[in-house]
This record gives sequence, structure tokens and C-alpha cells, in this order.
Amino acid sequence: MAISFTEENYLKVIHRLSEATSEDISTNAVAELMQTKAASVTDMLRKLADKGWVNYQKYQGVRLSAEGEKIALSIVRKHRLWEVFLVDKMGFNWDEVHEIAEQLEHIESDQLVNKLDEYLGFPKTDPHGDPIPNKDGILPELAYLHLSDIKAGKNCKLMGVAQDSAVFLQLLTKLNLNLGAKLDIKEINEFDRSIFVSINDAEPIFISHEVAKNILVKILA
Amino acid sequence: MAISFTEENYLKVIHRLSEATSEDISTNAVAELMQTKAASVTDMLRKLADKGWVNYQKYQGVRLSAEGEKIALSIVRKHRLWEVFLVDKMGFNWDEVHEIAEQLEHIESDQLVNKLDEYLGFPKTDPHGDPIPNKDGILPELAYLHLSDIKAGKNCKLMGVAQDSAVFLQLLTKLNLNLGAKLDIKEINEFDRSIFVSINDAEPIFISHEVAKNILVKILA
DNA sequence: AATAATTTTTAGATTAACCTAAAAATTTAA
DNA sequence: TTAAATTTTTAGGTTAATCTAAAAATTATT
Repeated sequence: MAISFTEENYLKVIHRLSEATSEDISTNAVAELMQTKAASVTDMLRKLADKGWVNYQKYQGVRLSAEGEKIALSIVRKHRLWEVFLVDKMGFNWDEVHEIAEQLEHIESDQLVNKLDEYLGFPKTDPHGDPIPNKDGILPELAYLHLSDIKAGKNCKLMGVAQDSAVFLQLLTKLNLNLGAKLDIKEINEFDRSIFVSINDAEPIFISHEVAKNILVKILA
Repeated sequence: MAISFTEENYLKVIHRLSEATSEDISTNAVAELMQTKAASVTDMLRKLADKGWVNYQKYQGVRLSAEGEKIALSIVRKHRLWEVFLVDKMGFNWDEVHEIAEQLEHIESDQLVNKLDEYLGFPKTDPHGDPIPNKDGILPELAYLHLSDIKAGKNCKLMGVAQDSAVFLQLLTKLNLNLGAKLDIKEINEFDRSIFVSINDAEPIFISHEVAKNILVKILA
């Protein structure tokens, strides 16, 4: 089924918003990222739902279907591969490539994308460190970051631990710091480098720098 | 002034048709190449004329303005550079690249085009042997053709001679065959391969095959 | 030169993507 | 748990690019 430029951009935006939350995406959130009006978004969501690329119930928000997810990931893949091309081969700086990649991501040719991937040496991330989905739409496992290295204001997800001593793991359990937990870093105290963080949107608590050093996270897009 | 995808394609098609003739381009000719209907072409020609990219009088056909020519050449440049990229760097065959280049030619970034040009080593022709305009829209000088090898019906321009014997050059002067002369080949006689040709739009005269062999020309765009 | 054939243009619709303004549903707050 | 605020949808239009059918202009033919 044919897809337009605009439809691709909507799917991409819904995908981006979905990475930051597991909730349904609101019409207004899409409108803001698409730089358009809510009424236009409503029209488009109905159309995307008709085509089977999103699940949408009016007033209830939207999320990508499996098919829509696949399309969105292929656009992300193209965008990020072209960014690598622009920086590594064309000599652009990392901060100059976004707008050009926004255009290139719509070029239609699986053959080209796969040849480009090979030409670039199958890069795992784009110049901004964002992971590049492979040709099957799988995002590569990235090296995780230590929670202690994340800046205030970032959202991240708990992906692992750096030590598995019983006392440490028991402490994590007590604090509700389980695998997959969403961490919203509110503030980092200069004094003792302790972190004021909201876990799964609960009331923020303090975590010591020592604990944070041993928590592995990934930043949510 | 902003230009759409479709407008770019119209300019490109008008440019292509103009290369084959010095006459105004008909609505139907454009419609055929654009794979659209004459009525749609009429609408678009009016719009392109409003924007100053073509000279158009109804029922009289169309030709590119200087501004339109510049735009068309920049699209041709991008198309042909991307074709070189696809063949030389991506490993496509020369017969696989046209459709992809049709998409890539619309990517907007002078910086990218010029970096690509440099990356490819400033190629003079695309994989099909078509010349690539430089960044100023100038087509590189290609190896000239012998007038004796041009088909009837073609227009060309006298660019040089293949011998500089005095008697030959004197003959040319007598026939008004000077550098830069426009040659309109009306007919080629099968019997002695002599050519019936109009020089600078004057009444056609006969030129022997022997003379034609020593005249270098380029086909007019 | 008059008529026939062809080409081109006009007139009036259609589709995709957008808009504004008003109505309806949902969420928040009193 | 109503009322107020906010979000979302509907209704009705706009613009770019297209279409078909009919009218007008041009070109070709007798």
C-alpha cells in the first residue's frame, strides 16, 4: 500500500513520542511535533488507522500497529544511516545533518539503504549516538550508561546493574528499582552527587552517588 | 521563491525537450513526458510563467526563462551526480540508477551537492555519458563530433576544425562557416553523403562529405 | 479559402493535506 | 458531583495538482 511523505512523517513522530512513554499518544502531542493543528492530526489519524498503521479510537489517543512500527523503524534506519553518510563521507559536522537527513529518509529503495549500510560499515549508531535499526528493524543493543553519568532532566530506563552483590540488589528492590523501571532525574546535588529521581512517575526520592554508579540505564528518546 | 517537487519536474522536462530542438515546446509534448493530461500542463505552465521560470503565451508553446534554465540545470546536475554516486560508490549497474536518482535530484542542499561533487572527484559525465553541469550551471566541454556524423534534422554549432590547411579554412570563410555558426542539417544525400545545411538560419546550401568530415560541432541543447 | 482534424485551453470536479471556528468529549477543580 | 478548563473532533473551507468534457484556437487538407 502506497505511503505519502506526510504519512511517513506522522508515523515517525508517533514513533518518537512512543519511545518516551508507554501510554497512548495524544493528538496535541503529535500536532506539536508535526507543527500543525490538532484538527489536521485528527484527520490524519483516522486515515492512518484506515490503512492499518496505527490503532486509534477517538479521544483515546493513538499508538503504532506492528505494521506502523515497522514502517517507522525503516524511516529511522534511513535517517540515521544517511546521517552517518553525511558526517563520515561528506564531511559535515554532526550538528549540520538533521535537516538534510529529514529529506533523505524518504528516499525509497531498500536496495540503496542496504548498500549504504554496507558502504558505511554497518554502523551501530548515528553521529548523535542514537542506535540504527538493522534491516529487520531490530535496534542493536547499545552499551548502557551509568545512572551517575546522566544529566538532570533526562528520562531513562533501568537496563541492568554493575554489581550483583545481595545487599545491593536487596536495596534496589526496597527502593522499587527493578529492571525496566523508568527513571526521571529531577536534580543532582552538587554537594554529595546524590540524585533526586522519580521512579515510574512516583514521588521523587534520593539515590546516593554510590548506588547510581552501579545502575545501568539507557536514555529514553 | 519556493519551488515544489512537481514544479521541478516540469522544469526538468521542458529543459529536456528544449535540448532536442530550438523551437518552443508544445503542451502535448510536456504532457507526454510528465505522464499527465494536456489540461494539467496548461494550468502548470501558467503557474510557472507567473513565477518567472518560463516564457509562455497560450497556444504558442513554452520555453525556459534564464531563471528556469538555471533551476533545470541544477536539477540535472544533482540527478547526474547522484547517478555517479550510485554506480561508483554504491555498486549499482548503470541501468538501475535512474529511478533512484529521480528521487535524489530533489534533495535540497547546495552544500551537499558540492561536497558530493568533490567526493566523486568532479566527474564530467554521468554513467550514461551525459555531461554534468558544474556548480555555475555550465556544461563541461565534451569531445566534439564530426559534422559528417550528425543525423539530418539536428541543430548544431561549429566549434572547431579538424585540419587547418589554408585552402580548407578559406573555403569555410567563403561559405560563411565561422566558429560559432549555427548549423541546421536539413538533409543528407545518400548518393554522395553531401549535406544540405542551413548556416545561421540562411538559405540551406550543400556541403561535401569531405568538408563535413573536418568540421567539429556540438549538438545544440 | 473553407472545412476538417488536431491541439490547447477553459470550466467544473476531485483528492490530499491543511486551516478556522464551533461543538462535543474528557479531564480538572471547586 | 457539578462547573470550568482543556482537549479533541466535526463541519465547512482553502490550495496544489490532478482529472474529464466541452469550447476555442491553430494547423492541415481539400
